[in-house]
Amino acid sequence: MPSPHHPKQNHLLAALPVAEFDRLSPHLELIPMPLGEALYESGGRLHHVYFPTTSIVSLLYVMENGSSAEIAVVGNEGILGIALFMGGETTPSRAVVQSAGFGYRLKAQLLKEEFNRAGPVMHLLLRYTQALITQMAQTAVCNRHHTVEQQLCRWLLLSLDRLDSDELTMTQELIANMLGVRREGVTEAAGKLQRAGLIRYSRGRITVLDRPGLEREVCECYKVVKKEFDRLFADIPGGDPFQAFRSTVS
Amino acid sequence: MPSPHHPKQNHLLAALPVAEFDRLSPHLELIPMPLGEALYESGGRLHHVYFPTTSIVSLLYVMENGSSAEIAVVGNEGILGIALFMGGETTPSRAVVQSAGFGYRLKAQLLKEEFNRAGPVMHLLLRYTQALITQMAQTAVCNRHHTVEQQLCRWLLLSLDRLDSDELTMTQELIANMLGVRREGVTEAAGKLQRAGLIRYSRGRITVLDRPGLEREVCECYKVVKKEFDRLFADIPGGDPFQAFRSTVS
DNA sequence: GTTAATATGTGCGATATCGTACAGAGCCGG
DNA sequence: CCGGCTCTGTACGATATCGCACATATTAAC
Repeated sequence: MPSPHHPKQNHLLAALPVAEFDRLSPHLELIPMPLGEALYESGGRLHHVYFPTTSIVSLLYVMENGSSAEIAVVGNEGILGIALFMGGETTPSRAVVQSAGFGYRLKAQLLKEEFNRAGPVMHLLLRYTQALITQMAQTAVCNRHHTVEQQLCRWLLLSLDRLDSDELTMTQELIANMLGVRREGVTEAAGKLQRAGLIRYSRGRITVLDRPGLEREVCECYKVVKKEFDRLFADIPGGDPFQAFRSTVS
Repeated sequence: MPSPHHPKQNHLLAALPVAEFDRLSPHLELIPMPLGEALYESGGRLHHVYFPTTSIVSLLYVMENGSSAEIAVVGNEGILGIALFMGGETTPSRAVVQSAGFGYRLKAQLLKEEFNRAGPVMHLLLRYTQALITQMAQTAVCNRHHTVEQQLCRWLLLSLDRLDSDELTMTQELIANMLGVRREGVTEAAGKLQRAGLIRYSRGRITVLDRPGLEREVCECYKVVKKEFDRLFADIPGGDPFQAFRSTVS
């Protein structure tokens, strides 16, 4: 019986051609990613890149006064540490585990060497980065124009898409930090969604009861991001890493 | 007497090694960039990339209901059309000329070929993209946490850094569209800045009177973005494209 | 110089979110 | 079973921004 963990649970790794995957896989290191762990601190050097499989990580910008805002979510569809190959070595963002689970990590130097072959790995990573950029941009728009409730819907759906579950372990306090709003604001929005029968929650455990209903409530931001991920990864050699991701909404 | 226009007015082009610059420069086409022109429409194909020299271009996301928000500003420090080499071919954003001027354009195919050499051009473009990502992320944070007045300061400074002038031609209505706020909100914020003696404006002409004063008012978002640009381009071979940019604030 | 068009200023009620304070509710350990 | 902790619910005034209406000012056009 195989291990319950496999690198190909990460869609980027799964999308690699055989040669590239075989070159990298001996160096992939399975690691637990506990809730709240910071993979990168703002301005710190990147020693590894991370490929989440069963965890979700938030990219956060933290401000001088301590308040913060999430700029993107990365789960089993992606990679953490893009600044490494983009040329920055560091980033001004923090990366914090938002939903505990596992992932694989790879030494920075190895990924860089692979990237510099300018082959399929490079192109896949750049394409992923393009999708991530879309997510960040849409986050900016959503922050500007949409209500807390709409943003909560977006956040729930984005997170669910990156797990294979209809349940999240996440207190309202943490969600508030991610969205950059007050905890009470989340309580209120979540209460509305619960009364509408879309979700159920208690003490840090959120269950989605009616996903189509959530998708009716959510602002367009979610769909724009999802469509862009679909579009960019539809023709990946080795299969479509976003098959599940695409199944629910047109 | 030389032409008043030269590709090296664009800092990215100026930062290219001689061989690369000489290879590209015969294909650079000087073009006027009039106010309001859309270089790219959301979802459209990219036929050229653009290197602004004396113009400023905004990357906008436009929503279904027509309201919009600026994601980033690109001027003589950058390039428009990064989706081309990131692998997307198109982007979900619009690119609109925000301050009329000139720039150079290059056929998409030529840039792609140059990028695929995986040499200095590629690394420079990726590094620029990394800086742009920072700008977008910080925009998201600023939208979430800062007042219209602070955002106006940030926007003015970012725009000024991309021109060689202390004057902008830009109505409050347009600024409001960029920031994704009401025109009246801009009127109010601009009025405050004017009464404080930091700027002067009338009918679409904004003059900065006290730049250090503006830099005292602005939120940290401006400085984070500026520092990141500085950091990423400090050691560019062929000179520092952000010399002027760095001169004022620590 | 009169008119039109555009840009800016101001006022006001509606709304969303904030900041703060505190009350209940579920869970755990002793 | 009880005390303590964490999570969630609720209330209320303060504030920022919105949406709208309309007044004024500046420039352009004929």
